[in-house]
Order: sequence, then C-alpha cells, then structure tokens
Amino acid sequence: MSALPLRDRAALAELSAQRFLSRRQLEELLLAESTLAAGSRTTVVKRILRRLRERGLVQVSPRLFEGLDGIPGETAYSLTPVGRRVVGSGLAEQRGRGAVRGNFLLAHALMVAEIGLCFRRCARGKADESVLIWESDWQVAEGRSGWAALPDARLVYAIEGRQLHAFIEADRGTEGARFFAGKIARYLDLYHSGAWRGGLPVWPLVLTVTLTEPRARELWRSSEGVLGARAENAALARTFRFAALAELRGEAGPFGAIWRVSGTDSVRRLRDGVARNDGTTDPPCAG
DNA sequence: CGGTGAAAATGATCACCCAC
DNA sequence: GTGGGTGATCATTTTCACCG
Repeated sequence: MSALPLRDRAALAELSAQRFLSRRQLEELLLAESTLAAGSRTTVVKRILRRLRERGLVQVSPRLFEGLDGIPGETAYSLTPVGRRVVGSGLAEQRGRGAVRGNFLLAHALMVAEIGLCFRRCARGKADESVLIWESDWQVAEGRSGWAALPDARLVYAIEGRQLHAFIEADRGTEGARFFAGKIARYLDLYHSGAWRGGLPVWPLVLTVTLTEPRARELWRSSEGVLGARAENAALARTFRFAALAELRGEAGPFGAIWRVSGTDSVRRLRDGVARNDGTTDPPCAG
C-alpha cells in the first residue's frame, strides 16, 4: 500500500480522523490551498475516492436527503475495516462506534466536520491565525477515560498571539431539551471533578452549534436552567455558548457569529472568549 | 560523475453520462 | 436543477537509461 499517491494517503488520514466526510468536505480539506480550478478539484477528489474504493479502503454511505442547514444532501464516505487497518487508525480499536448506526451518526459526523471546516476557512490566508488542534470525539477520548463528558470535537485556535480552547458540540435538533440538560450537567461534573486539568491547560469554551437559530436559543435557555441553579456556576456559565451553523458558515465566520451566553449581556462574539482562554491565565472560573 | 532526453506517471480539464 | 460518476485528451512532472 506504500504505492498510494500522496493525496490518496492524505484523504485516508482525513477520513480516519473525521470518520465520515462528504466529497465536498474532503475536497476542501485536501485542496483548499491548491491553485486548481474548481472543476478540477472535484474531479481530482472523485478519482481519489474511486481509487480508494477500488482498493477496498473506502466505502460509500447512503446519501443524506435532509442535508445540513443550507447544504443539500450529500453522499458520505468512510473507511472500511481494511482502510482503518491501513491507516493504523485508533478508530479501528473502537468497539461499536465504528459501525454506522443508521443515518444519525453519519449526519452528525458530517456536521462536526463542517464546523471544523468553518474554523479552517476562517484561518485560511491569515498569517496570524490557524487551527492548531482539531480532534474529533474518538481522538479526544484517547487517554481521557475518566471524563464525565466528551465533546464531539476539541479545538485549539491561534488568534492574536493567543490560543482559543474550545469543546465543540454539534446539535442536529434530534435530542430533547432534557437530554441536552443532562449533557450540560455532565460538563459541570467534568469541570468540578478536575479530571480535565490533566489534559488541558485551561477550561475551554463549550461551543454548541445547532442547525437553526431558534434551536440555539432553546438550548441556551435549557442550559440556563442547569447552570443557574447554583451560584458558584455563574462564571462557568459564561463558557457555554450557542450559535447556528448558518452563522458560522456565513460571511462573518465563527468569530463574527452570534454566540449566546448567559448573564445580562446574553449575546457575545467568540473573540471575547479569546482573552480569557489563552492558555496562560487561569480559567475564567478557577477557584 | 552530472547532464540529457525519451518514456512513464501523474495532474488537469472538458465533455459527457445517469439518478433523483 | 443538483450531485455523483467516467472517458478522452492534453499538460506537467518524475523517472531512468544512456551518454560524454
């Protein structure tokens, strides 16, 4: 398998990390910096996927007809068991989670990948900004077995000479408010247990991305119910933020999107979180 | 040894096809 | 219309045997 072209191997690595990717997403991940014409990029990626399928390394998942907000339905691609062995992916070690359980995991994985792309898009072409770390759920879970809560992804973003640390939660609107409140409670447990200090320099922002704006508001209110119950959580509450995917994908990008936070100033820019979460000061709610 | 040029591999583009 | 796919063709890059 060492004969695989460079781009094919890069594609395998991305698929290994993200679990599911659409062709469009893979194209952006692999060729965003290239000078290829738009039409050529799609053909290049189609051929990469074709070669990988012919070698039995990649499989096609059924097309999603509902798609993401503003994004038409797309076919998703993922590694076969053989493909995972070739990459030596930690994903291969996972039990149960590697398999596709209906369309839900697939759609969810595509959404998480899309959120990651929003940040990469934002950093592109800016000399002083970059995505330093983007770990998907299984990578976050590695070596952090004691955590009460595991995010869908973890982000470290370099900006203005500082580092923004964030947990990413992707919400497709399929969970009830009570289920989500439980998730917030688990993040509280994680925070108060102190288990996160072993693996993180600061307590990160918890960024929940929804498909629609009303849903973002709904989840924010739901989290308020959990966080507002105890006074000592007031500072921690500021680290929970909510925005709709369309805003992240829009002109303003993730840093211009409206992120709802608790407190009197209920709407903030993500940039406001940078100063606090720079990895050099105490977390906003330490002590 | 380095330089050269033909052959081979890979990359890029266009023009189509089909399914929904 | 959009998305997914293939074949033909031309361009570019890499490889490699051969030469002085």
